[in-house]
Amino acid sequence: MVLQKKLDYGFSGYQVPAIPRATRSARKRVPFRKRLEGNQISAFDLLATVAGKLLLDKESAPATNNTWSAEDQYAVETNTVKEERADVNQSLKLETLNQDSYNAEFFASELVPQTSDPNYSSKKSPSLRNGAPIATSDCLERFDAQKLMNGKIKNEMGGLAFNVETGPYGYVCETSGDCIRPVSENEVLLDDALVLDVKPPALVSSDTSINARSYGDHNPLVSFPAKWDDVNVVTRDDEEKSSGCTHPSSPLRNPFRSSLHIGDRRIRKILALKYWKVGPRSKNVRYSNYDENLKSGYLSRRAYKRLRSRRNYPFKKRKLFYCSSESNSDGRTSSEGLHIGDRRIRKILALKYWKVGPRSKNVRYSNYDENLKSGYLSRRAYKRLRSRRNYPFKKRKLFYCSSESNSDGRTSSEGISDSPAKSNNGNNSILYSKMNGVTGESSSLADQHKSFNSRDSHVKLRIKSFRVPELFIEIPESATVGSLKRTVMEAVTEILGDGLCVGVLLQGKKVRDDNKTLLQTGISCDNLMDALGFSLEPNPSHTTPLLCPGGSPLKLPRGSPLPLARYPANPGLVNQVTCDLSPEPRMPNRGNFIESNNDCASSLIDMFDKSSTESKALVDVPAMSMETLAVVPAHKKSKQSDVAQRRIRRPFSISEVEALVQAVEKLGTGRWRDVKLRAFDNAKHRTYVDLKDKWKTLLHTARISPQQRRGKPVPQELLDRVLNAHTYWSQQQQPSLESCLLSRNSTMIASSRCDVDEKILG
DNA sequence: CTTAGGG
DNA sequence: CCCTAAG
Repeated sequence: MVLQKKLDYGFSGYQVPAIPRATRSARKRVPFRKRLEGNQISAFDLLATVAGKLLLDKESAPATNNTWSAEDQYAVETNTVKEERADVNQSLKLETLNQDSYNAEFFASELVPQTSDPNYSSKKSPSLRNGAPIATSDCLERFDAQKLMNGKIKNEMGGLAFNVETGPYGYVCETSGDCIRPVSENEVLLDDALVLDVKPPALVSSDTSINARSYGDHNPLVSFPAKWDDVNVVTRDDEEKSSGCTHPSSPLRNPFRSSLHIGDRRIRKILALKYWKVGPRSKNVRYSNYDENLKSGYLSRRAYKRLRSRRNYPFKKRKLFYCSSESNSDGRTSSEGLHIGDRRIRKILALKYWKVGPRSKNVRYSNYDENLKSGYLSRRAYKRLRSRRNYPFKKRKLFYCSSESNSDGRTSSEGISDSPAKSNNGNNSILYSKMNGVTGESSSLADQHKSFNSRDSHVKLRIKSFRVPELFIEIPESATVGSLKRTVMEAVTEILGDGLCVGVLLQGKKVRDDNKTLLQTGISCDNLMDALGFSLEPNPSHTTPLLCPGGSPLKLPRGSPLPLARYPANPGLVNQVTCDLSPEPRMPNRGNFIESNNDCASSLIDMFDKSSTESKALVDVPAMSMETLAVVPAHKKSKQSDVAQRRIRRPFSISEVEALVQAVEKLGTGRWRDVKLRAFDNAKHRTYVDLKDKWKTLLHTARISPQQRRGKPVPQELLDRVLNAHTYWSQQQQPSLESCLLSRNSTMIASSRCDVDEKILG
């Protein structure tokens, strides 16, 4: 209840890799839906608005009890945990499809694909009746539970994976086949691209009271007039054809319902049509991805190899950050009165921005290690698998990397939904007002471009899902799966709340002037080749300090946004996404991808350097540091051309340099793995290749004149040591080999090395 | 996987 | 920092 009242968000799912479910990365793309109470809208809603996605929660407002019963416990212990027990989901309510008329109605309405025939779903989808899909979901869930139990819930993100269940999205109507089938969230998410049609400002100016100022101020409590028309969710032609779907916006003008039933057939139909469009290929996408990617040119073999070669980059390993030591283990046993707000206090949560590349490098990286960690794949097994060309694991990896390629126009699952059970508080009229976020912003621009022909100058944006910054969660091992889910839910909810605002980037440059028109900014139909980017940034106006253990519980006014941003709001650090700027979504778009903002990077670096204390060079990831998130290119057909995103540049700090120098002095050049292990074992973002490269640059720096040096000056003393060590080891190596060969006396070398060590270390 | 080296 | 050849 509390969750529902206070948070009131719905998430359709995380994007997660398809391999071992329980190892899915916590980094995810979240096509999110959200509904609000009251006539309040957060900056995040603007985000959603910009995305053009009216993300209405169509869930049936599950009774989210925050208590943990013995029954729950038993369910978990026996691995029979059911989704309906958790707060986070309603997906397995399908289980009651046959018995529970409400749910049956609900889901049936979602699933009716192209006909209003009430029996349609049962006719077309006997599986829904016989419970086969249910079993599927259930099995999956059990699998998760099993893994969680087996994995013993370590304090390592890598060993755990979270997923927000897809809820009613668990089924998909294939527009082509007219059949209903269960679908994994992967499929759904792969296909969640949005196609937006943003009308020019002039058209909407008269109808909105929102202006860019509100938006620019990141005011989370902006009220928007509801005007659905301003932003239309559009479908592509092919989809429209296949589905026979008319413009979806009109039937949805009044989605609020006080009844638990979604009675309106039109709405049902639309929901079904809009939600469950899945391309013909998505059914098999899991298995055929590699081949298809190759075939379709999304991923060349070379690119694939390149991806593979990155496994060794360790920055995927994330250090858990504990911002509180208080356990919430008691949360599961406490009885009814436990509020989310209370748990939030106890919740240990750090939010950290994750660098997410266009090809989801992190996911790519993490598969291997996470599999290892969680015991799904031994190193040896992995090697064995890798050696096989056709092993699906590779495909899967590819699959993740190129997930966008699968959304090349076949599907578009908009999150339009009803929120029947929530309408009792009567504030749901806000739902549509989200749409005005965009129009509101544009409205202020309208004055400047009244001459716009609204019809023809629409800019159609297609935004793949936004990525959600990485979350860090600490939870005691004794916590239950259910509480874990809730914790994750809260974390996600937090970060998706008004702790974020939206930034717009064009060709890599932040568009700061909110008053410019799209045309002035360069976002126009004539400028289709340019990549437009959206970014999620911490909302500066919502910088709330970290909750400390023992801190006073937060009391939230009912209906008000949650206090968010448990992370330091660093305006420069953004979570970026790009979207197509193209009237034809299929149009190849090789626009420039937005590099990570330099200012963002530098601020991160500053933070980083400050936090790396001492000369130990064991630079842990700063607890609260955030990383720039990468741009997600939405250019569907240029996948093969754009490579994985570059890692963020992280200049070596002096202490790191010193540690490096010291280690090289000790170990010599050419033993970078040892150097890494010795001095940078805890610096996950420093690979031995990085160290080698740094040594290279250090050497170069030492050789050039101080005037030519750039960047943060390295102490001359260190540079001297670099030179000395280098000259020594370069002399040492060849003569050593020679002497080895000549004298056949390896002990001599060893002793000489010892001498060297002593000499160098002084 | 590591190392070395070019980019 | 990326990429790749080579071992």
